[in-house]
Amino acid sequence: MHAERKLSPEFYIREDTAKIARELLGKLLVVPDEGGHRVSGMIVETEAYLGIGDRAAHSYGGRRTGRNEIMYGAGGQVYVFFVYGMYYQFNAVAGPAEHPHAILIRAVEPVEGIEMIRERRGKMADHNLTSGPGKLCIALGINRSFNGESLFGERSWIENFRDISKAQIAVGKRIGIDYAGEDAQKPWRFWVRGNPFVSKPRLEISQQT
DNA sequence: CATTTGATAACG
DNA sequence: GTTATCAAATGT
Repeated sequence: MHAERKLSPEFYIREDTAKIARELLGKLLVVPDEGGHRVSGMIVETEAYLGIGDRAAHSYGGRRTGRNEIMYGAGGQVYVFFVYGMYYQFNAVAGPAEHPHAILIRAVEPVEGIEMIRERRGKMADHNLTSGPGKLCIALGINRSFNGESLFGERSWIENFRDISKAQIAVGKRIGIDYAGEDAQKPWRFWVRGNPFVSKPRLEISQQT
């Protein structure tokens, strides 16, 4: 395998999780299928979850359970969990060990293996194939068994692909976390402005300075 | 806007 | 061990 384009551990093991989330835009999420063929999508939407002090994070207040244990590991691992009784969410663990931050990949734009993606998603308009965290897991064949996998292995990884200019990046509030109180207002959702694969058009928070 | 079911937390 | 509450969403 040629792994040169894979992001290095240093990319994930940094303190500024929001920055990592922003930099993941334009990168390629690759999950080979059973036959070893590349199925991939460009990341167009992410959300940062900043650990202990973030009411919306599973690790808020230092909560540590069998489910979120992975978040306490070093950055560069896959954290997959099940929600709403039917959907998976794909996250990349960020930061050093005992620093339970993670970045939720909310949407990708199909790049390779589109036929496979269409097959998995059924008859679906193209812009609906991967425009949401649950959808992209189905499309890329991600399931519970990916939890705890390394992003430097052969099951799934993220590699360099496009550069997204700062002007193309939109910032806003995270989605589906109304219970998080003030933290629900934090500008920790990032997406590529105008990209049709972003899960939902939402209000942008004008970036300070 | 109703739906869905596994994971958690709070019990006993 | 049992029970109650809730969840990083989706499809209609």
